[in-house]
Amino acid sequence: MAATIRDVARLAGVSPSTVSRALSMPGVVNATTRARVQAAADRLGYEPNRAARGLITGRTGNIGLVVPDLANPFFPSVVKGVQARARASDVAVFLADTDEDARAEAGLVRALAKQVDGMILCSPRASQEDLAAIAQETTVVLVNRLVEGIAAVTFDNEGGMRQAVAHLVALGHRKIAWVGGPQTSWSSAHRILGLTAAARDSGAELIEVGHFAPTYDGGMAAADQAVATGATAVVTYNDLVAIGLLARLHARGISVPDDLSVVGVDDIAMSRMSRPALTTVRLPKQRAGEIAVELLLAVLDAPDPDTIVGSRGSLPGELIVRDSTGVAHRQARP
Amino acid sequence: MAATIRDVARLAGVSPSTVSRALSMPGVVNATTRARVQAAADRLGYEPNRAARGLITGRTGNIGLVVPDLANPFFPSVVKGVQARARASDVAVFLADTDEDARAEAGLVRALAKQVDGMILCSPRASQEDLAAIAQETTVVLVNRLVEGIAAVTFDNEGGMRQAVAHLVALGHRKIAWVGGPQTSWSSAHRILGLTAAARDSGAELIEVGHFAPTYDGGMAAADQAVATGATAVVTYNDLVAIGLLARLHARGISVPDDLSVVGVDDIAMSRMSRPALTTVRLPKQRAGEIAVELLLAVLDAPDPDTIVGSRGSLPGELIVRDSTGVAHRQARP
DNA sequence: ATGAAAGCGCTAACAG
DNA sequence: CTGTTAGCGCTTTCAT
Repeated sequence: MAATIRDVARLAGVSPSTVSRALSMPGVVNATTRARVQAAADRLGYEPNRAARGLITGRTGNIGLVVPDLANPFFPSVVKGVQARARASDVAVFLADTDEDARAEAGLVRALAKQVDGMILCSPRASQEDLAAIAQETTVVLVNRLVEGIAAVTFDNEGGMRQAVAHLVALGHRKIAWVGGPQTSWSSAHRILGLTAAARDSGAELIEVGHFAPTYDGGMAAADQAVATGATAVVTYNDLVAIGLLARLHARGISVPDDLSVVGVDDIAMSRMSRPALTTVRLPKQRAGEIAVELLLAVLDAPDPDTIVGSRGSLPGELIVRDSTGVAHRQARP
Repeated sequence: MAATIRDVARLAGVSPSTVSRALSMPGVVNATTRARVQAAADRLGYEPNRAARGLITGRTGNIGLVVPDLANPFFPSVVKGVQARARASDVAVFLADTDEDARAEAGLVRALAKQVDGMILCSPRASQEDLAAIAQETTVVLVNRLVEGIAAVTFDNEGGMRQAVAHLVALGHRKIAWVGGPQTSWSSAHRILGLTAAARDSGAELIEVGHFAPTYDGGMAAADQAVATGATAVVTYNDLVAIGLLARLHARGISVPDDLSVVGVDDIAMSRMSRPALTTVRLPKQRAGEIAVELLLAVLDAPDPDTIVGSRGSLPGELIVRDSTGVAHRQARP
């Protein structure tokens, strides 16, 4: 059995409360007793029981993290960022994968809520109402989604899309196709906003191809329709879709970027490895995870949380140019 | 504030102990009182506080899961399996990513140990001694690693490698190169055992190229040495390495599989998407995660854990043939 | 079948 | 500065 605070107290010849103070409010106890307590604790390998502490302080030192699908490489990156930042503050992370099931999401959140100080919901599938209800029960930080009154860290989707369009227009493209993500996706909706504005400003034509699963297969499915638009460049909801699209284009003998240019979003590891390497708008995924933890901790510690909830961060995307984008037409080249 | 057991008791007009019994030992209480308690609990949205329960029962209903690096696509799959199986048994999962740091591993385990009933250590980097020490403090299940006296779920590395060799030999290959993983990797060591035996049995020659990082860059680094061996086929530690190798070969103008055949291990999602698609030994990663949870739960519930610790599962690998393997030489073809 | 009481490990008042 | 007391929310004897 692991050592308790009473074991340490007995060994150090003090009361349990002194041990508690010596360990968590060092300034308040006599230096020599503190040293004695510390020594006893070390000798017994004492680690306070967080659950017991949480019972009385109301703070568990744990946070929850909910993601829709770890198989999408976007999320492990965010998780990694959350992990790293949480560890630095000595908080432990409960992870839940909802398998893209919006209902499971609500259930998991409720089950976890009791054991955590707050939760980070990553690209949640739940409805705005459910999210609001959840935020009522526990402190919540949203990643990649904006809901009134809830703290969030998002990406600058509009800015990222502007960069992509600027790049393509500079290469001579005037007709750009957009392969959208899931119908309900918050970020897909915002990306199209940026795309539309950028196309208008630069005199390019934007053609929406529709909504597809945010997966490799989704990209395969979208490819033929994208080609049929007659566009010379395609921007996809994310890199996974772009890579699926690339595969289908290759199978059809359509050369990228000679016949068609392709731009993705995310910059997952795979994008660098695809052939041709994928031009993409890099989203600082890991950083988003770190910031989400900081935001959550800040809200938890704030005397007036509302002031912080207002200050949400929007992280810039960065255009990474690789081989999948080229001039508008093979024929246009010398 | 969330409802407590006393709130439910008051509303139902019974004592807290009755509520406790009604909810967790339904057979023991009068049917009508049970109904009343249930109704009260539902109305208040009562969820028992697990931390408080754990304090007295000694069981938290939580498990810990430690992985070395979520950026390696192998691990998210295992995590997903663990998640799914844990959720089915209503247990919550603490996740920790150690960033390949063996020392951080030990520290994280100790920090988590107090809050969980047991831990799943996935391909741990820690030394055998550290692992044994950890297993002393808390119940442990190892994934992809074998240590005396600790429950584990492993993959049949030898069998997988035999399948790979049989496939290559059938295609006419007689000289096969092996690109190993990290020097300390348990699975790398076991894969080479299977490779050696299979090569001996089939009269093929096996050439070890050395140890490389289990990453894309590791594969890039290994490519030229693999080519220099004069082998007609290369088997790599994992798919990530194989894909890096593919990239370097392509850059050098070496055609796969015409000039060289390549086989990976794992069957990560990326392998299907690479060009050429990668022949690989599929490891049931997600299943391994599920089994790890089952094993852990079984050990926790067992009156005599040792009987279970003995019965570890070894999951078979499955050869998935794709485009990266072909006949021994371009010249050999008609 | 139910209630009262005790206590899991810890911290926070309150005395001293 | 330190010890004593009480109690977080829950389960589990022990009575009744």
